[in-house]
Amino acid sequence: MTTKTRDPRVPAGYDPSQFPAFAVTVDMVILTMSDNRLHVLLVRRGVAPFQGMWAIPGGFKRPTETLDEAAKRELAEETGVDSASLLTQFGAYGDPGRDPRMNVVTVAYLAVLRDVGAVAAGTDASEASLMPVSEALSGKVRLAFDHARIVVDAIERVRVDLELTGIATAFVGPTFTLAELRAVYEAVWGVQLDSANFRRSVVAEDGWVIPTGRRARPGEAGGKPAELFRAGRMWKHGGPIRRSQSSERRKGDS
Amino acid sequence: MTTKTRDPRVPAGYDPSQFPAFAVTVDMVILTMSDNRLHVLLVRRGVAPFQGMWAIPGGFKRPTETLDEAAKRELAEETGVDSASLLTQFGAYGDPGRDPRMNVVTVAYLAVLRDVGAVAAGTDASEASLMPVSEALSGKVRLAFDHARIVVDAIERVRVDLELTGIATAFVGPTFTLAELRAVYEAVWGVQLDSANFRRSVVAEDGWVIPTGRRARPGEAGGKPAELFRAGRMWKHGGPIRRSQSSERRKGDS
DNA sequence: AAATGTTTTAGTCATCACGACAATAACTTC
DNA sequence: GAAGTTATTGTCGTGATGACTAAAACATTT
Repeated sequence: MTTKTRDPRVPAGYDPSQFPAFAVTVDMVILTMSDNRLHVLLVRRGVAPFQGMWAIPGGFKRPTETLDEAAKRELAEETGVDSASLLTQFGAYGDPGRDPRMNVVTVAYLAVLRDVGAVAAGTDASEASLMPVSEALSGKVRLAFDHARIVVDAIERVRVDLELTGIATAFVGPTFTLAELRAVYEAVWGVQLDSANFRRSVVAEDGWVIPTGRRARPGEAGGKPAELFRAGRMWKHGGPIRRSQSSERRKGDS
Repeated sequence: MTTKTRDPRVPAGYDPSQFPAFAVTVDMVILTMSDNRLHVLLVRRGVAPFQGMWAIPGGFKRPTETLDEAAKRELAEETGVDSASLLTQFGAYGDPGRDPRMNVVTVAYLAVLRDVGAVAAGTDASEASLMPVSEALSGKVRLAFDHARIVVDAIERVRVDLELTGIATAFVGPTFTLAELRAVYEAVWGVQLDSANFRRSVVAEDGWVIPTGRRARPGEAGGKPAELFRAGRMWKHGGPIRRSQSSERRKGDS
């Protein structure tokens, strides 16, 4: 912070109107896995500006709460989710024209969810929907405000966090197979990983995943039933899976 | 952003006074290497609150500029440095009590400098000084506002960026020896790296450092004159040096 | 000039992480 | 029971990396 050290204005009681006033909001990029693809939660705006366009959920920060608390409160209000730890602040946006009505600075948060069902019905939003990020960013739909840029930054952030933290297990349920966990990496990074090597790396890291005795039901096409794991205590520094730019062919190559 | 979709208030022209007003500032954590140790630039506050305490430089955002522009402007005003690319936003802070006068949300930036001389004299600050981060954070000095927390977060950020980006060369001059570059890693990570292995890794990565033909003068204690390099085009994804938590003994061990 | 010390630079070696791939196990459906 | 599909185990070769040794190129001292 904050006030320039030179400025010998009113020493004790400032007049806040002397400084440019901003509205401060928190916006959340809520990511989840659905149909083995990365989805983002969007709401349709019911009022001007950008009426009828898709936007990411958010709301105003209150003076009595911290930014993290505001994000947590808004997340609970709009999606009914009460998860504390998976909220990550990743950027602030304050371009002059980003809100045509007034000066607004928004602080953007990234949330990773697993339960898709609980998301659909928000308390406010006139319409809420999960949209694949590839579709949300491919120019076909235009997001309100600068939300397209915010979503892009969130994707980049989750890509890095996937390598550095234990955020991967937040995408899947409390119990999961390694194929489900691998699908998270593949979808977020857009690569294809060898299932055998993936298992080796994940299991080798001590305390990452803990095997429960049970096995999952095979999928549509049959196959050997997969072992069920639950998330262990998270990482120390760097998760078990590293992004490799050279080999390990890109998803889509044949 | 931003306004809740439910709220059918004034559709076209809002009344900004309906929403809590905040002051928005940008604060900069300016890091540099001096005497082979990581230093942070601090200014002494001349006015209340926290009068006489050390703080990181910063200032108010103007409604007509972006956050990045505000940071760049403040950096130029307070230090005379006009470097564009090395400014990284790393966090926003808006705890209710962080400024006793009013509601202030600050956006924190990280700047890495090499030229120590140009920093010392700011245009405003009554007193500016470089302080080792170990000293600034070890409880001996108390920083104003929540600046201690901000500096801690900045250090953590630069630790990660050192592994993921080409920020290392920003600490050293336009031409440098590998020992100087290695000192950056050692100071920021608090480790000790083998000079031979360091050279091998850095040189192996193509385009990272470019050898100029010249050699540096040996230091105080003599020794073989080191080769002078200049920074190449930066990374693709991930720099040449990786942080290892296990081996490669910690600095200070013997 | 020779000896000693210091730092840089080159080279060797062993270990380990990891990608590629083969083979087996355990289910499904037909 | 046969065929298909997925999970899981195992092997192999390569490349990255830490530890270490040695030579090269300077300064200072004797």
